[in-house]
Amino acid sequence: MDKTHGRATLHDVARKAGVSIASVSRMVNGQTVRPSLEGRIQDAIEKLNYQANSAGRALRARRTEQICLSVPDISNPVYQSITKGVQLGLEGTNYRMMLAPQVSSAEDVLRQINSLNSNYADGLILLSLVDDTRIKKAVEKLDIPIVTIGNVDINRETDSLKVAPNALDIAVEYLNRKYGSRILFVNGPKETIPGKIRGAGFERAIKNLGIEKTCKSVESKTFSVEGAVEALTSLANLNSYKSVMCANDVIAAGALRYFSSNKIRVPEDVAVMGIDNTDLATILSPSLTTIDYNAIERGKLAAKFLVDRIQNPSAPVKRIEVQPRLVERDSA
Amino acid sequence: MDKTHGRATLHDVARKAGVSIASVSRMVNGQTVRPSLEGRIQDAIEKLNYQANSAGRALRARRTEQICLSVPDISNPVYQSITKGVQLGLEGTNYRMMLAPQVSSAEDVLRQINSLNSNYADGLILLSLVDDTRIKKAVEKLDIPIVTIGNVDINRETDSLKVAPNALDIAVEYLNRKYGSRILFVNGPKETIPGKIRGAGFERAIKNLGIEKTCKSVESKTFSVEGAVEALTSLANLNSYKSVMCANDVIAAGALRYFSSNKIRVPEDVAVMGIDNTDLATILSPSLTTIDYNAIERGKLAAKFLVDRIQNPSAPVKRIEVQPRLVERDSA
DNA sequence: TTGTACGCGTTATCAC
DNA sequence: GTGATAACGCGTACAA
Repeated sequence: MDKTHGRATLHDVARKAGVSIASVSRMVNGQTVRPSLEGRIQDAIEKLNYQANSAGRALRARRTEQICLSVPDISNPVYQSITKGVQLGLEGTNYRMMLAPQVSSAEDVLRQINSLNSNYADGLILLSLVDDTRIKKAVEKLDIPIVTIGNVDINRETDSLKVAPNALDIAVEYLNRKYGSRILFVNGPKETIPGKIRGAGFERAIKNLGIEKTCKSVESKTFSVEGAVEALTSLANLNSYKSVMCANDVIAAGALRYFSSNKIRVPEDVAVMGIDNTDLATILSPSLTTIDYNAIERGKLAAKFLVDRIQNPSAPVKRIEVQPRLVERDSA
Repeated sequence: MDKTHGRATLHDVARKAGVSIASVSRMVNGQTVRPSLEGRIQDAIEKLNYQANSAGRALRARRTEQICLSVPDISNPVYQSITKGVQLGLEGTNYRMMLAPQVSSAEDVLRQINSLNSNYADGLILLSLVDDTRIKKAVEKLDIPIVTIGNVDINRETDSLKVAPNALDIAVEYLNRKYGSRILFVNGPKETIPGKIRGAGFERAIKNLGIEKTCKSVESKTFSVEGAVEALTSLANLNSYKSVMCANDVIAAGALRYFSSNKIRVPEDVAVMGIDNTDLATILSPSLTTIDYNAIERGKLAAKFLVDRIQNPSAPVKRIEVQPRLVERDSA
């Protein structure tokens, strides 16, 4: 390092190599430089251990090479998978990932989105549990590209990865065929987007099969093991159901836990099924029959879509609908 | 917005409020401004929806207000807890969190650390599985503060959160007392730092109790469910052990899965114990007896230490040793 | 207390 | 193809 204060800059490299900063910059950014200079510059860069300062670059180029990922709750394995997918999708690009703080209330999400107006990220991958007009408005005003995952509807031409709505048709058809028409659905909170969508999916599925009368929905207060246990505990005639369909794998884990501690055998006495096919599915005993939405792949795609969009803002909007896939294991 | 291109700047606000940019800047940064100006500036800020551009601020102030968290594998629930803890620790500060890409090889970690030389983060929270001199060298040369979590030893005065080495003493003493001296230890890969430490901890613990002859260690190739299952499968006289001590909860989950699919009852036939007290511990059936190292709290503390260090580089170095705590549940 | 002016490190334009 | 130079948006030293 040349200077006493901090790291080497373009100027330091240029001075050492005896060229102008413009040439060094070009070299660093992969433009053509006369071969005779190339070696000297390369030398200087290595000697000084030069690395472009990201603030300087971001200020000038209006590009931070960062994207922001906002997930509701990193405790839920499906969001871990998506996070991992995003990381994988960013591999080979020079984009870094900011993980937005976990927030629950609409106000927090709002503040988070608005903070992006300070331009610390070039794009946003948004998964929101809450459905709030203020959030939609804020998102629409954001002047960076957005990719939404899940059924987040905003009035803006946005690349999106939705999940096809027929997961519960597949699941209910399977359970009905294998265990009969007494199916209990344990939903998550109905005020969340997945709660709404999956709740409606279940109602539609049992109506299509004409088995509304023998089925029932209960609601877990949260998408958590404890919530599910509580919901099942407070249920009167639980033992009359032959199968329990859960709104996600975490709730299914709660169901398994409840049945295990009440000496009820799965799937002999009651079958249990989840949604998401998270890591939990193979960790639990019995292993979980579930519906796969390929979370890692969705994360990967979201990252790729976002980077593409940043680099080519006028490309046609991509809307992918991910197809659900039944994964049969031991619990149902 | 005043300008056609992008967002409002200090200049726009200053012009609208009829003051100098210096006054606006001071106002934004919480310095005193004449009350008569205050209102006008505040007005202009709101009207233009001004938010300081982070690149400009970072370049000038030599401070990005970002920290970087490097964890080996977000699939492991203990790292999720730490991640969550870091997020919580950052609450109320204005620091954002970068989540470094998941890397396994020493080369990847090295590149990751070196990339911090481009100054996109003000500090680093480092958890590394691998123990490599090049990594240590790179970390030591880094000119931003570092907080290490776990037994990462670097030759640099660094705030650190280690875990006290007596977890395995507690665990082995407990298992020996409750289930006798036939204890099997399922370690993770010995070339990892936790593998080394926990392996040595087990050896020391059984030696202290004088039960080396009746105990045994096996190694899982990875810290994963599958690795543990494989390690147990290839073991000859597994049924002669009365308890299985696992190097972490994920390996314990693998043990439970192995025993469950082989109709071996836990804890009646064999007791199983983990380390970390992750979310898994209460999700699994039977619920997992384990050693708690308070991962969330460690994450929180690491974040706080790092922010403190950034703001006060010359403060005395903090080295915390977290005490293990036995959490008794159903598996042992 | 306020305003002017400089420079943080980079990219990009423009003459050469 | 190269080099001088002008921004990018901000914080702050300095002068008023």
